[in-house]
This record gives sequence, structure tokens and C-alpha cells, in this order.
Amino acid sequence: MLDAATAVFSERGFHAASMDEIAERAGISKPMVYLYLGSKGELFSACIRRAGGQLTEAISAAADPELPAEQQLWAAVQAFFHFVGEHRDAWAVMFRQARGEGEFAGEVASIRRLVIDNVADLFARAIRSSGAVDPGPDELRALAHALVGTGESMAEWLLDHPDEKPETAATRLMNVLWMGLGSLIRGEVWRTSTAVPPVR
Amino acid sequence: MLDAATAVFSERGFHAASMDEIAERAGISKPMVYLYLGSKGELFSACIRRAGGQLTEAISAAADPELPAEQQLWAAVQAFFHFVGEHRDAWAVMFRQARGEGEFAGEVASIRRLVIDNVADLFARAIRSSGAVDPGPDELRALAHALVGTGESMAEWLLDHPDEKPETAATRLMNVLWMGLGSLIRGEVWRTSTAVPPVR
Amino acid sequence: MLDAATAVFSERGFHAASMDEIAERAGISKPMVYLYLGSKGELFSACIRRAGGQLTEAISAAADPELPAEQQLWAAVQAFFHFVGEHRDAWAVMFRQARGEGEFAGEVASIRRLVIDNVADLFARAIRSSGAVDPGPDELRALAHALVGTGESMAEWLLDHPDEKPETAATRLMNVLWMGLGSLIRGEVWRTSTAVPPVR
Amino acid sequence: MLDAATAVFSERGFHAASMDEIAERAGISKPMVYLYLGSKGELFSACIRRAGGQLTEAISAAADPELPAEQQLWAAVQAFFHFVGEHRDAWAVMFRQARGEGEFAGEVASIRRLVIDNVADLFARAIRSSGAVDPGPDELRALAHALVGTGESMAEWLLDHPDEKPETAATRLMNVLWMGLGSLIRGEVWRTSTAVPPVR
DNA sequence: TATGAATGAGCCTTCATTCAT
DNA sequence: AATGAATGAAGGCTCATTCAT
Repeated sequence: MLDAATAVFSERGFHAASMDEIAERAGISKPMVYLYLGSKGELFSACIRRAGGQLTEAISAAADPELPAEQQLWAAVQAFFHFVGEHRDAWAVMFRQARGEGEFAGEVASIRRLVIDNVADLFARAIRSSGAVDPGPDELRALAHALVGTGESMAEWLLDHPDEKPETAATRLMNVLWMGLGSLIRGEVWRTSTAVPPVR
Repeated sequence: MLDAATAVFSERGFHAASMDEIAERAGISKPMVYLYLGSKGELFSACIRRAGGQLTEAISAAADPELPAEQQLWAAVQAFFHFVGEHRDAWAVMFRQARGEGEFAGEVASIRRLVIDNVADLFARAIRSSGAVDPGPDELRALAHALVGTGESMAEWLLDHPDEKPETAATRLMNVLWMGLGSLIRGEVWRTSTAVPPVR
Repeated sequence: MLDAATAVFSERGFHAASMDEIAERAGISKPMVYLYLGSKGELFSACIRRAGGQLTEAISAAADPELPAEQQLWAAVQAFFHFVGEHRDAWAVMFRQARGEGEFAGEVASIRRLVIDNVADLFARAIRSSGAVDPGPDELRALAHALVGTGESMAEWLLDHPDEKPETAATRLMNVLWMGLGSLIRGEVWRTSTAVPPVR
Repeated sequence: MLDAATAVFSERGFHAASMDEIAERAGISKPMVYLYLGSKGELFSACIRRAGGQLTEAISAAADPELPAEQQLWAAVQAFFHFVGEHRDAWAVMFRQARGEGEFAGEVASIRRLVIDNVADLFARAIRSSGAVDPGPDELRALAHALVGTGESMAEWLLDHPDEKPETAATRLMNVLWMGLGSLIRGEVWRTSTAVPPVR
């Protein structure tokens, strides 16, 4: 039933989705939907929470905490893109529809925060193990936020380019961000006057 | 009138916004709204297009085509964050609300494409002028897409942290992405086994 | 089961009462209610009829037909107020809820008619035994109707004043109506110009 | 519009009445009903309040405060029965339908209280002017309550007997109650053992 | 030009009622 | 005998849209 709801919400958005269509697509009658989920809002919320759970589950299941931080990040990024490719509806509900609905934006935000915190943690461990200068937790969270945003954006790109494999997207994300992070760690801060360093 | 509509759409979303409220906030009567804009959909569309025009306008006005590509990008990124900070409503309509509304997603997509193309072009010029190996237009567009997505994500961050100055966000974006790009250009491709290079 | 139904109907009214609540409060499942009583209407009707039966039963059980008419009336009136006090639900269903429901008003009306007829009969016997002029059956029924209406009204008063004892209400009813009846019997008809007779 | 609503509510009761039918019978569309009255509950409430206003208006307009209390009561009683005869719907809404609806019973109760207080006041003045012993305000209110209840009951009788003229009902009410009151005033209290006084 | 007034259509929600077990 | 599960139908309410002025 949540599948049907997720599908309809992802296509139409919260307001444009009708309980009639959801019930019909779920193959049950409307009163059943209300019996089990309570109301349209609770149904939407349930979709969001389930999607969020699946996503965080998928990500954390992928990363073996014994591995080095970089490997964990790589696994997480891969898991993320796989999830998006295989749960397009859930993804769309969370990041395309729920974000704009003030009443539910908070639920998505908290899921996002979870992911961001994990990423920031990986950043911190990577930096610590590399002996580099720690930029501090706030800056790390900002960077993690950036990585997550980049990932989301590339997820959309992935959905628009069905031929592209998740690994490609994952690699590209690592390329851009991890390398950028690496540069930062090495102290190569960008400044207004800084030009792209010439190729050696 | 578009101001009022943009304000209401940004707060409530397309469906939850009521023509009554828009007309009232615009200080005119509802039939006038219909006379000038035709329908709710066209009104929303007009808001999107105006916002898109303002955004692209702001970005391209900021970048002097005579400057080196990097400086242009820096100016564009700054202009972008300034725009978001000063036109919160327009931004929210475009990137929070319109994205989920299938019927209007295309309009946002084409605005986005415009920006991405410009960024990709700047990338290409930067690489060309640095003499590095050109990764090809597709890859560049993918990278530009990533930068734009990161920018969008940091725009949200900016809106959630009113104390942060647009310059800070702009600098961070350059730091992460341009440095990452720089690494890439230098041929430092990330691979599964690659660890963050140790600090020199 | 009728107890539960009566309780719910008395609290909520016919339409606002839900079969779910009735079944739940009866401690059985809804299909059982339908099996035994058929439908919501029949259930309501059964409640009314049972309440009516209890009421007429209580009244007629109280009045020993051997006693003089006045004593019988006194006993009946007392029984009535006792009944109302002890079967608030049943009373409320009959006289607060069922009256407005066109479909069931008839059932209440016939119960009422029964009571009124009895009262009219007592009136007739009292008059006959006192040797006064009989005002005729129609007039007597109208008077009986008045007494019953007064009783109903005082029943509500009783329910709203839990400290008042049923006897007080009964005494008051006798005071007002029987005395008035007595005056009438004595030929003291009220006329437009009639003032309250001065105290002797 | 309130006329239509009153008509439908009086026939069907609050819950069974549908806004569709009310709108249709009012000759307007449903949204208009909501525009002007807000909601079904407010509409019902408005009907009750209007009916109550009309009733109390009619009653107080009929009684010239300069007249003796008895004449005032007579005028009020007549006005009451006329009102009921000419505003059957309004009457039915107030005293048949609204009474059972917990949410609105209070509004009817306060109208009733108004009438009862007026009646009690007339009683008090009549007694005072006759020099009889004042039974005290509580007792008077109880008696007024009884009179009003009797009036209500006879109003129903009137509605069921379209051939009867309001004056007949009014006269009967005065006969029964005023005479009873007269007896009381004269100190003729009914007691368990009291028999109807023999005709002189 | 500008608007107050009006509406058709649709959606969320609930409830009496019934299967299938 | 008893019930958990299911539904058709209907009602309150709102909204985009349009006349009539």
C-alpha cells in the first residue's frame, strides 16, 4: 500500500495526489487506506519515513565501519546512487515533493541531517588519520552538506540519463568532491586571485 | 502582481496557494489576475520564468566576458548566492516548489540547463587556457551539473543560516569544486584504491 | 446490547451515534449487532420500544386500580419521575432524540398517547366520582396532554438539578395541575377579564 | 437562505440535513451558503438564534408592560401560540431538533431561560399585587419552568391539530396553569391525602 | 477597467452495511 | 455462533474559474 502511495505521490505531489488514485492503484478501497494509515498527511509522512529509513539503511549497511573512512565513503556513495536508481519513487517523494511541503519538510530535513552527520564524521576521521589540520566541525558539516547536495543533484542527473550506471555517478562524485577535499586538506585554499594551478 | 504570486507560491507551494490569497496580497481583485495572466498554471509559469530570467540575468551580468574563466566563475558564483539571498521567494518557487510539479519541472530544467551550459563553457575555457587535457564536453557538462547542484544545496544552507554571508558560501563552493576540478585537470583521478594523498 | 445502544443514542443522537461505538460498548462485534437487530433504524426503534415499555410498565405497576383516581395519579406521577431519574438514557432517547427523527417520532407518539389516555381516564374517573360536570373526552385528553407535557418538562428540570428529589417534582406537578384541574372542575373557568381571585 | 435552512433542518434534523439540499432549496449554490454562514454548525446555530430572537421578540412585543401581570401573561401566551402556528419550522428546529444535539442544546437552553425568567417575573408581580404569600424565587422559577413546558407540549398538540385555533390552546393553558397557580397562592397546597375538593 | 458575487467540480473523510472465514 | 476485513455511497468543505455590473 505504501508502494502505491509512494508511486502516486512521486508522480503528482502531495496535494495533486488523490486518495482515490492511491487506493485504486493499491488495489484496495479508500476506507482501507484510512483504516491503516489514518489520513492523507499521515500517509505521506509514512511514505517519507519509510523512504528515509530505506535510504539510511542502505547507506549504513554498505559501509563497513572497520574500513578506512575513504572506503566507507565510497561504499556509501555507491549505495546512495544504487538506492536512487532502484527506488526512484521513494527518492522523488523525499527530495522532489516533500521538500516543498512546509508541513513535511522537517521530516526530510531530519533524514538529511542524519546523512550529513555521517558524512561529516567520515570526513573528520579521514582528516584525522591523514594527520592534516582539522578545519573544525562546523566547516566539516558545511562540506558534508555540500557533498550531499552534490550527490542529490547528480542523483537527478542519473534519473534523467537512464543509460548511465550508478558507478559512473559515484565515481564522478568522488572525483570532484574527494579531490577537492584532498586539496583543502593539503592547505590549498582557493582565493580570489588564485588561478587553476598549471599542469605540472 | 508577480511579486505577490511569487511570495504566496513560495510559502505554500503551487497547489496549496490559493488565487484568493494571491489576489488579496497583490491588492487587486481576482478577475484581474485572470485577465492578465490567464490561469493559475500560467501565473505559476510566469513566476518561474521571471525568476529564471532574473537569475540568469544576474549571473551573466556579473561575469565580464573579458576576464579569465576562473574570475568569471567566481563572479558568477557570487552573483548566484547574492541572488538567492535577496530573492528568497523567487528561489524557493523555482527550486523548492516548481521541481516537484511535473507540469512545470520542464521550465525549471531549461533554466538550469542554461546555467549549466554556461558553467560548462567556463570550465572548457579554463581547461583550454591551462593547457590541460580536455575531458570532453559530456564530462564537462556532468561536472558543471555537479557544481550547479552543489551551489543549489549550499543556497539552501545559506537560507537556513541567515548569519552566513553569501561570500562565505561562494568561497566554500570554489574551494571544494574548483579545487576538485583542478585536481582532475591535473590528472589526479580518484580510483577505488586511492587514498587521500598524505600531507606533504 | 440494547443497554449499550441506548447509552450511545442518548449521548449522541441517532445520526451521530455510530454502530462501531455501539458494538464496542456492547462488547460484541458489529456483525452481531446486525444479526440480532437488523439495521441501525431497527436498533433505534428497539431502544425506543423497550424504553417505552419500561416506562408504561413502571407507571401502570405503580397505580393500584382499586385506589381512588387521585391516589392513582399521584402514584403514577411519582413512578414517572422515578423512572426518569433512574433511566436517564432511556428517557433521553425517547424524548430528546427520537422526537426529532421524523422516521421514529411516530413510535414515541404512540407511547405518549398510551400514557395520555391513561391520565385522561384517571381524570374522567376523578370527575365522575366527584360529581362535577364532565368537560367531555376531547377536553380531558387535551388536559391530560398538558399534564404529560408538564411532566416531561419537569423531568428535564429534574435531570438538570440532580439535588432535587423526584418527590419534590412530583409534588410540584400535582400542585400546579391537579389544583388547576380542581378549579376547572369547580367551574372556575379563566377568561380574558378574569383576575386572580383575591385571597380570602 | 435561513428560511431554507430552517425548513430543511426542521424536517430532517441537524445531521440528516444535507448542505446540498439546503442550498438547492435556497435556490443558491453550496459555496454561497458557506460564504455567508461559514459552516453547517454555524448555519444551524444561526437558525436557532434567529428563531429564538423571533420568538422572544414576538412574546415581549405582545405584552404591554403597563398592563397587569395577568394580562401580560395572557398576551404572551397568545403570542407564543401564534408564533408556533406561524413559524412551525423555526419552532421545530428549536424545540425538536436542537434540543437533542448536545453541541447546540445550550443555545436553546439560554433562549428558554430567557422566557422562563420573564414568566417567573410575571408570576412574582401577580403575587405581589395580590397580596398573597410569595413562595420565593426558586419556587417561582420552577413553576415558570412548568408553565413553559406545558406551553411547549401544547404547542406540539397545536401542530398536530391544525383545526384548533391558537386561542383555544392559549385559553386552555391559562385555565390549567393560572388556576392552579391561583389555588397555590390561596394556600391550597396539594398533599398526598388531599382529595379533589368537592364541588360546592 | 475593475469587481462583487456566484458556481461546477472535486477531494478528504466517514459510516452503515456485508463478506469470507 | 462470531468476527476481522472490506466497501459503496454520501456529505462537508474548498477552489479555480467566470458572469453581470
